[in-house]
Amino acid sequence: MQVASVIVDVAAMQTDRAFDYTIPEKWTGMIQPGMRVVVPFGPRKIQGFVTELKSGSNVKKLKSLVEPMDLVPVLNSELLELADWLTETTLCFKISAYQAMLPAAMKAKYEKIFRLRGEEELLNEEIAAFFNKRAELTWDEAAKAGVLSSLRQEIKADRIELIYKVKSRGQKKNIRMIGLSLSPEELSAGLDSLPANAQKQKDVLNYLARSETSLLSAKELMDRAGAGSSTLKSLIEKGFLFERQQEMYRDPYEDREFEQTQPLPLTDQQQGAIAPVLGAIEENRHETFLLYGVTGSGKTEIYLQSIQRVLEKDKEAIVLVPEISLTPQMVHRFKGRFGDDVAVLHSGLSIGEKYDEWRKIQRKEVKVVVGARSAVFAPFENLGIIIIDEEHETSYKQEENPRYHARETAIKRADFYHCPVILGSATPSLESFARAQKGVYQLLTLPKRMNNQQLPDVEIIDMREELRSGNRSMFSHALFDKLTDRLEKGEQTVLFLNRRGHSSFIMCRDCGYVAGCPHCDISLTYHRQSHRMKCHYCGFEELVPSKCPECNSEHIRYFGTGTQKVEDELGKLLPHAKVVRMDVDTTSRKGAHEKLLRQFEEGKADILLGTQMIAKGLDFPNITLVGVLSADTMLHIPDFRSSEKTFQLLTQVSGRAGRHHLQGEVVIQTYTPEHYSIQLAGKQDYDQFYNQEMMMRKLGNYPPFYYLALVTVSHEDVMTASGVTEKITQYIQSRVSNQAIILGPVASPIPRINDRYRYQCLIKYKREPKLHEILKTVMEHYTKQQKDKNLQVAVDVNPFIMM
DNA sequence: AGCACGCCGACT
DNA sequence: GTCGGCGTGCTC
Repeated sequence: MQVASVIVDVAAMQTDRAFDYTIPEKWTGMIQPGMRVVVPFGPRKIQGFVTELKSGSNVKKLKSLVEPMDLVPVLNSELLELADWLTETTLCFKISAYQAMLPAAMKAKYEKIFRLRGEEELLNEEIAAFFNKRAELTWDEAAKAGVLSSLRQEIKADRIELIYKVKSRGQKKNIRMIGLSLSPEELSAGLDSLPANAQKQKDVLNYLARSETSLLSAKELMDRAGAGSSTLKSLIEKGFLFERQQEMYRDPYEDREFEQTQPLPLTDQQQGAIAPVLGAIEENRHETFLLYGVTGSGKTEIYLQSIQRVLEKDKEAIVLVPEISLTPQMVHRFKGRFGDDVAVLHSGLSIGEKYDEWRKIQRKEVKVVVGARSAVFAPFENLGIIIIDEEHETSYKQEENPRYHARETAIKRADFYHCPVILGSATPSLESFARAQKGVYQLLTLPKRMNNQQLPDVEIIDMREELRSGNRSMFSHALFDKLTDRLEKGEQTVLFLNRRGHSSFIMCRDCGYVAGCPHCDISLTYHRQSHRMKCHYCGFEELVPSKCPECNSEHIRYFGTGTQKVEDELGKLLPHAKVVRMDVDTTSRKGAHEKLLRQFEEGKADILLGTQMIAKGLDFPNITLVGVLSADTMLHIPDFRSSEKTFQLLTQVSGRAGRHHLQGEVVIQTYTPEHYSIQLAGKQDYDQFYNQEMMMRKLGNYPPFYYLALVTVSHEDVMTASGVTEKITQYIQSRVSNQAIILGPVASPIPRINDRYRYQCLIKYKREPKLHEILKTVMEHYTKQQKDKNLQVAVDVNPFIMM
């Protein structure tokens, strides 16, 4: 008797283990590890993943699995193993790991249906009327009508049964194909048999007779032969044509042409950098390279040519980019070089589109994947290289379970396939650079820009001085002068501001009252479109008060500046300048991002104003000025990485200027010009910044000198939250070595979200082999004896967001 | 997680 | 006496 071990689709501590099922005879040999199956679980039916086949089980009474959901495994043995590793390192449930590795379309949907068993005359009248001659009724319908309890009785009396259905979320898309079912000889007879007035039908037959393809889509046929669907229908009824459903891919780049590009000759410095990578590819050797190249130094060409070599060896490549919809230029470069061999996976695609791209990978119809974080799980089986562009980006860390980091995951996979990883950045994360210094990664450097173009001149403006000299606007004199100068010359400017919306918060000028969220300890954000105050954490919103709720004063002031406000201001100051604004609000619609960029590229705008998303990948020759309106916004968030983030962002943004023939200039406005991350970003001196920041990290016992683990406890009651955190802290304290540093219990940086109080405990450690086990025990303890359902305990190993 | 089972208070 | 509230414990 064959038995399948199954991980069921229930994300809970108690069900986070394999359950055994017998395999019905008709499925033996067909069911394999890595397949999704439908299994009975308690009274219901749910989805599960087969992890192992066995010849028996320790469990006495086994149920048998219902049916497979796949013809071939969706997870191969490597990915199953990777899931084990993810589970261990991030302390997540196995099912969460599996789900993270697959497109959302494969997540199960459940449906409950009441079905009549026999004759409905036996039912009570109310129910009979409700079924109204139908044999089935959904649970939701019944719940809405409030007949659940009567239905329960009918179930007890065996007159109705409750059926649990498991469905996949995404569907394959089918297309209707039409073909000619007549041979050439039969055709003329067929044409003659048609009535004289059936001209359209004749047109269709004639078109198909002349056409070279024997099968084409109904839509295309109708277009080309100028016929309607009724024409086709009658021809099919007459047996002249046949129709067939054919599976098709939704192609998000369908109507886009990609110009074929050829490898560019490499400069000496590129040559030097790529050689070790090619060596590793040649020798099938796993090695991690940190490609540290200043902005505009030609990293992408190195990626492209490394991939080229990998493809020549008939292997596959994964390219991770921070968020691809944000860099359409990147997609262009890969599709341009590798054409149809490229699949693209990013958050802008629909569930169905992602599913289709995933299937192309699984069926080996593509060899290169370009995508955001989750593309690291692309189901290739012969990987030749993994490339992570902008490796310092924090979006590579997933902030929900499984809390994995794409960089570590990539290295793990590459190790399995004995292939290299390239981490590319102009401003490497301290962790990576430190590893390169230690020789864990091999450092490759591109210190010069292509064509030896100078890095832009950077001017740092002290906005306190501006204020003192009476300039209360958001533009310093220097920036404004340069801006008008570029407008006159017809050159383009990029203005960067790290905050969307209008103003960040409102304050009463008389009493200092700041509008805060009643459910969270955070100030509300003003949104001009709706003229409302919104909480970005719990969704609370209210109208902007006209009077101060505390002191009744009418002197309400809007503080902070968002992109919207800057746009308004530009309209007033430079009414002739054409401005393109790019932030989450203007790019949420599909394709909007590309459209705005194209406008700017084609010179239809003078100024590109935007948030973070314009910091990366923009490469337009006519940009000669970059203005950073407020460099400090990131600096003051309570996070040990705030200096690093500030430095990286400023350097990236500055890199947008003067990438081609025109020399670029950068103006950075700040209230803290003396801060080293701003000073050194101004000088574009990464090495100096690295040294300085490493010193700070060493002093603060932060990464890369220490690893971190963060335990966050939340509860409606402050005392419970702090009390539990206290206990957890003590427990951990007593079990780790005295090398570990434990901070806590303390209130989280945001002490309350959604009426729940939040406390945390931060563990800094160098080597604690038992720590994962300890943390697991903590989680188990507080989820099992869940007397208090409201208590939440979350663990983040290597946290990036400390809130 | 969901669902059943089981034990207590408020109704036809 | 029954309906339904939610505390408890299990799911191969």
